[in-house]
Amino acid sequence: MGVKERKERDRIDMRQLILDSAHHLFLSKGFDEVSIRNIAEAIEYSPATIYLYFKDKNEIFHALHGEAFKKFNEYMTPVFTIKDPFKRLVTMGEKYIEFTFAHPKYYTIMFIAEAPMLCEESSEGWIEGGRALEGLESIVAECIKEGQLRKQPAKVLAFTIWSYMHGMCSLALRDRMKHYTEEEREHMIEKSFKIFVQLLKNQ
Amino acid sequence: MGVKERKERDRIDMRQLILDSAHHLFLSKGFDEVSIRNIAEAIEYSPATIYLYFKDKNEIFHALHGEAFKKFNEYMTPVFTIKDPFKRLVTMGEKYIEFTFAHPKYYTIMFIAEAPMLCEESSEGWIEGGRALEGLESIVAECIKEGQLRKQPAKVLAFTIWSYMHGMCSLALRDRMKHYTEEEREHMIEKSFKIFVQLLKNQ
Amino acid sequence: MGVKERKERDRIDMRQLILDSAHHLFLSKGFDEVSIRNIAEAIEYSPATIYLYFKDKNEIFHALHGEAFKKFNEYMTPVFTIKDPFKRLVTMGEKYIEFTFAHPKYYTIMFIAEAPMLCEESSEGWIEGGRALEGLESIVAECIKEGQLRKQPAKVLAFTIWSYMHGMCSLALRDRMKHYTEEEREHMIEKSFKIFVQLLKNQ
Amino acid sequence: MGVKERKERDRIDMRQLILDSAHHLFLSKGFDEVSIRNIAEAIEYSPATIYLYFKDKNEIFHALHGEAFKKFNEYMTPVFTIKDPFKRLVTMGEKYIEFTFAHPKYYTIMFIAEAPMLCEESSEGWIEGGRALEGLESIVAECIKEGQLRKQPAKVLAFTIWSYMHGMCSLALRDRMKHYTEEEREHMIEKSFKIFVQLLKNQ
DNA sequence: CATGAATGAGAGTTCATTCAT
DNA sequence: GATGAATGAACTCTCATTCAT
Repeated sequence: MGVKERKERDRIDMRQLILDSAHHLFLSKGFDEVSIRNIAEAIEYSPATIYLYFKDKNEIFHALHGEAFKKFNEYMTPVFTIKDPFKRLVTMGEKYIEFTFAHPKYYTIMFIAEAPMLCEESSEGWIEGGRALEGLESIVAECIKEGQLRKQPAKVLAFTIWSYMHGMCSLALRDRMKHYTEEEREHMIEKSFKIFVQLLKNQ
Repeated sequence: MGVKERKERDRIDMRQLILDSAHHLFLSKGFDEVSIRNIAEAIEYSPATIYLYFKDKNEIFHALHGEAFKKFNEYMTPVFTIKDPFKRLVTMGEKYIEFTFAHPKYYTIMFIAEAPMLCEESSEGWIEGGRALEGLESIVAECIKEGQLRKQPAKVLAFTIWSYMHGMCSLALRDRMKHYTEEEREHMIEKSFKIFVQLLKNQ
Repeated sequence: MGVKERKERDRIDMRQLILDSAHHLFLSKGFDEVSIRNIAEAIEYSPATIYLYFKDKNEIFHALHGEAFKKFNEYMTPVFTIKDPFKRLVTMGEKYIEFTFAHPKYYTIMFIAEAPMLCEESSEGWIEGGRALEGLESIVAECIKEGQLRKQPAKVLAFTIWSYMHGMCSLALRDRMKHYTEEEREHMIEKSFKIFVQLLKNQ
Repeated sequence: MGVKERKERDRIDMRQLILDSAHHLFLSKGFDEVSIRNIAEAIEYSPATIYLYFKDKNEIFHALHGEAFKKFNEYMTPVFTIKDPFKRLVTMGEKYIEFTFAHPKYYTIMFIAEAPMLCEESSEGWIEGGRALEGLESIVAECIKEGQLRKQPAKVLAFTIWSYMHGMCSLALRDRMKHYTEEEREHMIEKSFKIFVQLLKNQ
């Protein structure tokens, strides 16, 4: 039985090795530029070996997609212990930004990458993604209930907040902030975030 | 001199022909899926001919990038005749959404596409892009001056607004709204936009 | 000794399992399209296991070749009980056609498949094949002896008959009868067979 | 205009070079064993170059198929000048055998090779093939009309004759005559052919 | 000005086979 | 006896690009 378990562990390790390599390659290369061959070379295995662990290229991306959302949700977990709902909301925003820049390629695959391959709605990634969104919606609902946000449809407001967060983060990741001087850029995001929080609070 | 001018005109026509073809192909195919060969076939010239008008594939994208922003700015021009600055701001937002879904491929190249090729900061696209942003900033500044928006740094607020707009639009374009039912999705964007306008107004 | 025997029996069972799987796969797929992997998957063993029972892919084909001829000979056995030699000959022809379309993949491996692998003349298949041919030759000889066929070298006439039978069957199997309308095709073979029998009889 | 013509000639030459190489490779290798790479190597061009002259692998086979039938029909042309229809028929048979062994790989592609790719019924090959068959049918019909063959459906008899010819030739090509001693094999075909001609004549 | 011809590089994928366990 | 893991070699095909003409 020990043997079976070890083998299973080895298998998981290998899958992880491949995924890590793939993720690592995204950091330096673009998205479609990462090839099975690249991945294989990086881990010093033959291309054929990859296919022992993943059915095809898409499955690797699926796996990364799932992994990314899982990591994201883990990242957010501690936030939910915060009592005050508005504070929870704000902290979640801060964490969101933090995550984006700590794991830019995960973020990319989660929210930016074109998703032809990610069509199966039942995949792990989409489920975890749905969970994340529901988390946000519940916080917003609570804020409204407690009078910390004006009364309005929670779902729509949550989407509005998400849109803002995603817009800001993806503009930065996709290098669309060149119009600002380096100095401006430095603090633009945190300043904007403060303003957005004020927007929510002041109504 | 007449000859020189005609030649120059011909040259520009040909460039435009290529760009139109390239843009047209983006509409049906994805982004990296468009090849020089495709473009050449579509206009019934040889691939080699493309290289007489564009240094390489990147230059085509550069040109498209510039074209997209030009079209975007044209789209926005009428907005600037609106007297009331806040109304101008809101209308600009509506136009932004309109443009996004009228020209998704232009929008993609402007704000979403990975920008390894778009590095030269002096390109037409970036300049036109800068102009668009400055337009927004000036409107925001005017709103603040006229007391229609709370006093706060115009540049940061403009970025905040842009972030929201872009976030919403790009989530839709990149198919990240699957968590909503079709019914919800239908009106989510306009509802959210209304809420966001309220957010700005109510402070 | 009992153990040894059982082991030998097991071994034969396993070989048969593999062969059945391989044959079954031929039915749905083409010839070269059957891979060791396919076979292994079908019987839910690992590819490596196949190599414990067969030296290589060729050996599997050899075995199938033998099996096919064995089946063929079994198919023909009852024919030999027919008293009248000419009637025996005709029935054999009918059975030949029947076998061809009942077991097209067997027929293919017996008479059509390229035979680079089938070079060892001592293989089971060739021996069984030889037996089948001798059977035909003996019938022809008897027909001649009994005056039901004109006097002529039996071996050559047997080959002539086999050639006709094989030509007709293989043209059909290899889809070379497209020039005929579906309606014509339907009955072409039986009509031709009747004519051929008449050819033999009428001399 | 001369340039255009030369270019066109060059193009045809290159296509022919590729086809010759492909055909040549069939002589040594099997059928599916011939790869685009092989062909390219043989003519010392890059694999990509092949694709400038043929859409894909299938198109090469199509072309060979057409070429084979064209050659076949050319081979048969002189036969049709023979006055006596039965003599014409017999000579056609002799020529058929001659062609088979002069161009075994052409024969293979015409009548033996599996034809998944050769499905388009309007291809040059099938048309030329149809012509060949009609030629045979018309000769048979004439023989019947002139009383040199017994009265019977010409189409069916033609198919019967073709079947015999093809069966004999393909058994030889596919190496299924191993049961005969080398000595026997030597003359088997001509002896059989004589017998078959007698069969036809004697009715 | 335009292009036909050519190619090196590389894509994803599959295969028969080996070998340590 | 059985296999999981691994691989080298091969496949078809596409691409951006160059260059002589």
